[in-house]
Amino acid sequence: MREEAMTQKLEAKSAEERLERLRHSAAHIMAEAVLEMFPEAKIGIGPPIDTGFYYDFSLPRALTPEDLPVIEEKMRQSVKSDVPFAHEEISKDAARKLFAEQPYKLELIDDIENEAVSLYKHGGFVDLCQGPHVERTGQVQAFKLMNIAGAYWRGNERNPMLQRIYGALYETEEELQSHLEQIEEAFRRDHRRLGRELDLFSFHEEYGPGLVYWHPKGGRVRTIIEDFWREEHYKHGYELVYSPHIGRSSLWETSGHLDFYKESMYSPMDVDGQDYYIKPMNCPFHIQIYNSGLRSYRELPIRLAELGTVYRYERSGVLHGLMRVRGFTQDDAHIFCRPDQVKEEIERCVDFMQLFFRAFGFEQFHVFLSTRSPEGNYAGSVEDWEMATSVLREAIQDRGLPHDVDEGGAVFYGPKIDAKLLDNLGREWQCTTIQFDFNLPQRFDISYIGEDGREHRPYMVHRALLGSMERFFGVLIEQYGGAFPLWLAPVQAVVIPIADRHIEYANTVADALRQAGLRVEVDIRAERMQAKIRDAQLQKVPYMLVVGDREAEAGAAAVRLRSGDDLGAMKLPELIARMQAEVEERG
RNA sequence: GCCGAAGUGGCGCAAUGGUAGCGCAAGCGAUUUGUAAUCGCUAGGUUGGGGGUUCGAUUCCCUCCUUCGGCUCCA
Repeated sequence: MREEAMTQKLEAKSAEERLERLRHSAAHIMAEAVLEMFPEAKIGIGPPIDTGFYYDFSLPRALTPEDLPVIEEKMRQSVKSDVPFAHEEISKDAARKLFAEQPYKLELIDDIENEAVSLYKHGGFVDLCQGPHVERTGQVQAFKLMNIAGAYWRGNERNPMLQRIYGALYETEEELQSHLEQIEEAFRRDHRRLGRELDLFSFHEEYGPGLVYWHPKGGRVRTIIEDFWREEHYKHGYELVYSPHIGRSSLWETSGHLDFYKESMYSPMDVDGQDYYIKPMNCPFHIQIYNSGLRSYRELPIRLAELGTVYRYERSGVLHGLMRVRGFTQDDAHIFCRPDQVKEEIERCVDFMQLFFRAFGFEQFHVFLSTRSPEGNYAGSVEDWEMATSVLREAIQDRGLPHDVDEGGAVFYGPKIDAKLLDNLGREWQCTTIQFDFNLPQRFDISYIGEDGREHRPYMVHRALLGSMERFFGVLIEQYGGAFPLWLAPVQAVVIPIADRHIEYANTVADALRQAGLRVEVDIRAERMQAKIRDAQLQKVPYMLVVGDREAEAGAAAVRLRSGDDLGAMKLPELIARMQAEVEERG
């Protein structure tokens, strides 16, 4: 059994590796094709990625979508010629001569530490490349060029921008097709589309891009999420607070935001000749609440939580539906605690995060531990950082959460754990963040009186678990494809009277359900039952309750589920009990 | 912010220099129906904003705004 699992693992690994080779090889074949079209092209890099490959080029003109089929056709010819990939090692000097016309390659050569550099050659194309590749171009079969995009050389915005061509590649044509279908499906499940179709939210770009308008149905879902959130926070020892939306410039000077965060803050407004700023973060306010009285070590930990709405300037090109907006509500909290409490507090945060993810049906999330880099300017002592980093690491390791370490990814004021959720195109969106703050306690000089009667500096942990209501809702919509589970569904049931004479009974059914705390609508339009069912299906309403003569007679409703299942006629008490149980278990 | 593409009734689309159309949705009327679209009629657009070329611009040019796909940056 063990051995079998082992073999399977090895096979899986080698399949993955083979796919990587194929993708990487396709990138070379694409570069060959592009060079054929533009002999003067300067080539960047072309790695495999998790759905295919890309290659970056500097070209004499902008590519258009019409170029892609042409390039793809040239690639197919190269595939057809089925030439071998040959590996070679040459000296750096020889490589510099070989790539004399390729400035980006020269730059890469300069960064290689070895004396010898590795080349891969196929047909007339040679690339500076570690490999590995497949044996022959003919092995590259199931691919498709997808889109053109701009990308800075080496990902640095001070560098020139190159043109990137993305391609999809899979082992087989079937897998490629299923990937393409998946993209289609993702389009159907896009939260921006569903937001409109299900009447959840809107944007009004002419009155401000990146600003969300929550409609009644989106508002319903948000309220349910928030109510659950508040209830759980009280259960978990948090106190809920409310803080102002604006604060005088002196606050942001003390906090350091005007030094370090100004480019994300909106211009100040004048209030009685003083500059006030709209808040990009809640922390300085929570610190004031902490600081409003003398704190004893006995009071700690103090956990202040707030659904705090913040506004941040985001560069115009980065806005994206609900996922990236300019005004959003964080499920923020700041924990002030003693050194001996730090470990437990962090563990509680990680557990709490998992409680929420489970409640909302997220199985998949990607955890990162962000640490300091050896050099760089950081607030707090090295000892504090070491302690904090190991506490964070242990908390996720103890819970068996696989994670990646982002070395140097920490903000200047402390190390952190982040968790990202995936949208349905596999793009990751950071939601949870649990971070130490060694900066603000010092800047605001906060303290508590210890057992020894002296002042001590508390540790401060900043955390948002869902991240922001907007982003979390966006991911949630995609996660469920708009078909929210019963406890979250804005409309849980639609009562469908078959003919007008059934409207009265339909209303009594709806009232009975409403009395039981369920969210119900009655479809009284002069439409046929079939049309009403169809519309309820499209609105992804979990329960459709058809009522006609038979049901009115029996005090029942014919229950159809969103899945298409027909449960037949159910007596109202039975139906209500069923639905309540489903809500209760958050199904 | 950068590279590229796009913007036409609420939504999805058509029209290539010569009178802006279609489907869905909406409103009205008829129909009263048993598990995914009943029929008919009506209304709705200074074609994202501004400027230019032209006798004439949805169409060509410039500019700004916004969106989309990336890059960079972030909850």
